[in-house]
Amino acid sequence: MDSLAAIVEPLLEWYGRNARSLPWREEPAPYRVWVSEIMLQQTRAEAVKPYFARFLTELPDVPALASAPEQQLMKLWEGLGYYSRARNLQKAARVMVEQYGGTLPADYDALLKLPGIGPYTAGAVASIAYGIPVPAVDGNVLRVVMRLTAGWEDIADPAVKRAVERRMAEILPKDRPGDFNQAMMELGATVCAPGGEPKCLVCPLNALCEGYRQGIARELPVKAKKKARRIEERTVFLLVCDGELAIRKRADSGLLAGLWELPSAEGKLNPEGAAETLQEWGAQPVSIREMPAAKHIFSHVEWHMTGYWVDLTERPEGFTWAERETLQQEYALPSAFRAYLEAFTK
DNA sequence: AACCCGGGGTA
DNA sequence: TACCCAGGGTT
Repeated sequence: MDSLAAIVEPLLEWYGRNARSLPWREEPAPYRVWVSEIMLQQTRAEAVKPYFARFLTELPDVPALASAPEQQLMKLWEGLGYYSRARNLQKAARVMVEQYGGTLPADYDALLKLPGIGPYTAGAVASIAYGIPVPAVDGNVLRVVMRLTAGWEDIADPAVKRAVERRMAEILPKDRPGDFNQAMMELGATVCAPGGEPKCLVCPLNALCEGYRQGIARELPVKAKKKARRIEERTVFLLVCDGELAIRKRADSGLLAGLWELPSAEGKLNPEGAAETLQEWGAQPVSIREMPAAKHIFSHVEWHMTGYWVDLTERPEGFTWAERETLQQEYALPSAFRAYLEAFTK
C-alpha cells in the first residue's frame, strides 16, 4: 500500500458517529486540551477522567497552575504516576505566563520547546486546540498503521515512528487535522485495540487493511522487548506516636521524586537491623511488631516490602507527623505506601 | 541508543 | 506473568 489516503474519508465518517464523549473533547479550549494530553500520556482515558475534573476545578487556567503550591499540585496528581509530568506542566505554565501572556502558544515548534511537551503532545495540542495541520502519532496510531500496512517493523525504533509521522502528514486533511488525529487514536483505543483480538469485523477500515486481509492483524505491531524489572528489597516503618504517623519527603529527583513516603530503609531488615535503623533515627521504641510482606510493581522496578509497626512515646526529629485523616487529605503519598498502610492498619 | 519515570487494566 | 496505555526527559 503506497498511500493511506483512502482511509481518511471512512475514518472521519466513522469518528463522527462513534467518538466517545470525553470532558476535554466537549470543550476543547487550549488549556483543557493541554492538561488532558499530559494526563493521557501512558494513561488510559478512563483513569484520567476524575483527575481531569478535579484539576480543572482547582486550577482552571494557566495563571492558576503557574502559581499553585507544590503540595496542591502533587496532591492533584497523586496516584496518576509519572509525577514529573505535573512538575513540567507547572514549569510550562510559568513560561506561558512570562512569555506568552498566560496562554498556550498557537505554534507547533513553540509548543515543542515547552517542558513536558514532545512531538506527540505538540501535535495533539496544535491540531486539536488550534486546527494546525500537524500529525500526532502515539501508540494507538503506530498500532493502527502497522496493522493497516501489515508492517513488521519494530515500533520501538524511533525511525519507524518518524516514518509513520511522515505518512500521517501526507494524508492529513488540512481542514480537520484535530478530528483526524483523534479519529486514528479513537480507532486504536476502541476497535484496533491492543491485547487480544482486534474488532476487525466492525472496523470501518477493514476493506483497506492489509493486516486483516492476511489474517495477521492480531500479531502486529512488533515491539522490541523491554529489559526485565530489577527487584529492590525495602523495609517500611510505621512509626506511631499519639495516633500520628511519621512521614518524610522523598528526594527531589529519581523515583517518586518529591512525594511523601513512610520512613523506609534499603534491604530486608531483620529485627536487629530494624532496631539499629531506629536507633540511627533517634527513635526509642516502646514496642516493635513485624508486619507481613507486600509487593509493589512499578514499570521498571519491583519493590519487595516488609515492615515494622513501631509504637513511640517521643518523636525523633527529621520526620513530619500526621494523623491518618490528614495524611489522606493533605499529603501526596504514592500507591506503594498507601497500599501498605491500608493493608495492615484498620 | 539506552535508561529512567507510575499505576492500573487485561489476557 | 507480561504487555499495554493519547510519552517525555536525561545521559
